Amino acid sequence: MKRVKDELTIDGQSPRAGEEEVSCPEASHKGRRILEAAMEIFSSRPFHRVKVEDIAAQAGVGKGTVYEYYRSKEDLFRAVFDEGGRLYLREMEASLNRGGPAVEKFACLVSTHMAFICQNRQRAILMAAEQRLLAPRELRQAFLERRSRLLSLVRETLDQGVREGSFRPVDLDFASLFVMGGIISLWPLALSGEENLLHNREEEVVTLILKGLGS
Amino acid sequence: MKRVKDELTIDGQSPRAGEEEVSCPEASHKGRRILEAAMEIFSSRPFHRVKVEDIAAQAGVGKGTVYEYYRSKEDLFRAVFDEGGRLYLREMEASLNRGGPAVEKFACLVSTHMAFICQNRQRAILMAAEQRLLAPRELRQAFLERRSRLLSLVRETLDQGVREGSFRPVDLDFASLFVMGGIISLWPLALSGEENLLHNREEEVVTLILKGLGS
Amino acid sequence: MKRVKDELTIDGQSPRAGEEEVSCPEASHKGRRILEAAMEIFSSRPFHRVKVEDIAAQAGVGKGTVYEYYRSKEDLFRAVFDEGGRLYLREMEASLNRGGPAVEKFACLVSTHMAFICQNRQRAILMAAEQRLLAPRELRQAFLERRSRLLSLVRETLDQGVREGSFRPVDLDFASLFVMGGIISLWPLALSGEENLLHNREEEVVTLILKGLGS
Amino acid sequence: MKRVKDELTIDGQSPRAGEEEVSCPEASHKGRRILEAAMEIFSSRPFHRVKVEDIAAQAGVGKGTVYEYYRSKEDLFRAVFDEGGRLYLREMEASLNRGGPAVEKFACLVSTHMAFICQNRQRAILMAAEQRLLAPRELRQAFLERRSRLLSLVRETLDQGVREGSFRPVDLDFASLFVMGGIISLWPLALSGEENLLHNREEEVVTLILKGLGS
DNA sequence: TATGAATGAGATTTCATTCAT
DNA sequence: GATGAATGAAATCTCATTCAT
Repeated sequence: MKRVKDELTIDGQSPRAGEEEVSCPEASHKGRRILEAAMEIFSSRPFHRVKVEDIAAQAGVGKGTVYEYYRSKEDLFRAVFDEGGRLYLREMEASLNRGGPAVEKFACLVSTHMAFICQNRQRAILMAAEQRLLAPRELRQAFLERRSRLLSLVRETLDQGVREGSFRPVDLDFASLFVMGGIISLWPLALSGEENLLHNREEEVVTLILKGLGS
Repeated sequence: MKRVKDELTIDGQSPRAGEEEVSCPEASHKGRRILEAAMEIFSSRPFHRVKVEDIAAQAGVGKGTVYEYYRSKEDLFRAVFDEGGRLYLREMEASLNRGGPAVEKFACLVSTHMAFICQNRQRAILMAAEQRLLAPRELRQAFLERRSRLLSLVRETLDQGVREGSFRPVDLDFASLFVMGGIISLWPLALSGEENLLHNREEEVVTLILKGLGS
Repeated sequence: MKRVKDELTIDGQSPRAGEEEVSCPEASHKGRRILEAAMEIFSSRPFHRVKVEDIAAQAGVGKGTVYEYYRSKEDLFRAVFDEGGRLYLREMEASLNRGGPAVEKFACLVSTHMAFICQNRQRAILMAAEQRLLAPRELRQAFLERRSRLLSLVRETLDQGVREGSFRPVDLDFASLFVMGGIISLWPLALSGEENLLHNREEEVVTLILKGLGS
Repeated sequence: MKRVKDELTIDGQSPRAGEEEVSCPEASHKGRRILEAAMEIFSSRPFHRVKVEDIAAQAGVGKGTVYEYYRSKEDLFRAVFDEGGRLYLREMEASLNRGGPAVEKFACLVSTHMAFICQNRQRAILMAAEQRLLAPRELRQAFLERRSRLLSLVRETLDQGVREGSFRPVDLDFASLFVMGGIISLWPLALSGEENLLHNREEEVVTLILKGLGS
């Protein structure tokens, strides 16, 4: 059995780090190649039109090899989704954990979000469109946990902004939800081919968030 | 057989009688029952885990009957999706087409959106999660057309607001996109079980949209 | 769903008896046809060399149809095996349940056994060779129950014979086991192509059982 | 790796040292270990549920190693079966080839048979249940040859007994078949968990064979 | 028109076998 | 020789769709 551990090693930060990365850049690991192929294929058409065979072909491996690394087609899908979630959360957390005033943090958050969408277009499409498959308990769980971690970071930053006097004293729970939603809402733009509208618009987004539409 | 399931009213949605009967002459007939059953089933699990048989059973008809009304499973799915889109657009348009100042229109838009999400929870879940299946040309087309119709309504209202002096002079293309995105962003809340947060919060949303977070 | 009830109706004695048998001799029922095809195919080669497709072809139905009637390939196998067991037990019980002295009963038992083997050659081959597949609880259970029912019938008959004075006072438990074993031992003859040796030898078998080899 | 499993002695069978080493020079080597592992695994579940990997694991060798010693899975199965047959025949022949009166020989034959069943329980189960796989020409041939060698030994002993006046003048062909069958019939007892009934019952079996049931 | 038994293409998955190391 | 990752042919099984009733 060479199936990867059930909780996919937090990509890149492998246990005995370095070692493997050195001699084999991640692309040469079969499991990695399969994961990447899966991301491409799954983002190109809906789940039920994807054949495991397609993924295997894209990864340049045999059909059976996919099953050496992932228990099932759904399993593989979840691994792709899950990795995307982890990547996204990692970057978003980093942009809020830096010091500085809340306003700057938010600007950074928006930039990070937009950069992620633009640089991981396929992943973004995939994640937006197929959340449904996550039903099975643990992974759905992982998804919700990530979501709530992000949410509380936003909440804390809002709180900080209020204390700093740069934000109005709003209902923290609701506003953090709304802001996060507002930011995430840019996500579907990536789907509809209008992502070019996002380039260099971070400032405008921040302004809209801070000042609103009103004159 | 033909055991007519009378208690089929869907997702708590109060009948708001009349209205629907107009656009759907076959209401309470087989085709309608199938459509409604499809909506329930499709919103309960991902496309590939739904069997046509399940929908037929839920509708209380034979499997073959489904094919009397819809060419294929995907066809049926698109019909559900499409109907949702039409309903949504109709209500959103109505809320903007009423006269009055832009600010009021927006407040109304937000209310309408929230009401739709709350009253058509299953439909909302479905529409948010499974846009991918719309690929086939004409219906994807219909979807994009509806989207762009809505977008230009928002744009016009923004323009009106700027002319009325109640909105800052923003980039209309971008701001309309952002506002629509912001509103639509409340959609996923319905998915994650936090829709209770939406009740009676329209005003807050409008304030956030108009004034932003800044103090 | 048209899958036959889990506990196969004790073949022939169907609930609303007669009715179906009249208009459709059992061979015209799909489920029946599949069962018979399965018997032929399973008796021709070992389980793992049988394709469900072969059985479907032999039955003149589509591959999917087999699965309409039987949950799996193993399930189908068990149904065949089980039916054989029931048929065999029914005939053996009948031959012992008739009245008369024990000696005659035994003669009849041997005849019945031999006739069954000769007339159900394929079934006999099948049942002798593939008992292993019965592992799953309930059916293994059914098998053991049938076996023990037969065993106690034999035991009773032995007891009767001892009481009638025609048998030596033997250890009933052991002797019944041995006699049943001795009779069943003729079974493998059907496998090795020597079943012709069985014709018209009932008397000799009975003599050997009663008198043994000794002079 | 190559973790040598020392406690591999099979099914309670006391080593009876030396003897086996003679005919199996590779004893305690890879080939031998694989053969023994195969016997254990094959006797635990039907052929089609056994994976070559399972056998390799049980033998403590790699999957590929199995193919260094045996051409295929079926080949390995046949080797197990064949070895069982050879062992059995060797012991049965030995018990008849000793001198002495026919009656004694028979007593010995029964004892030997019972001992074999009890001491090689797994092998016995295997051999009884899976004869079907022997189809391929040569080994089926080997099986039939062994069977017929045993049969003629029995036949000769019967003949001897008749000549010595201790047996009735029976049809030698049929009676030898029946007796051999009778003896072999005790085999299935090992399968059904009633093998404890066999302990110390050789004499009773011989009596039943010689005197029959009759008073 | 309505049905659901029947179908078989095609999906997922398994596993005997190979072969580079 | 020994290994086990990789393979893909072939198996089981599913289910959208058809069509005779």
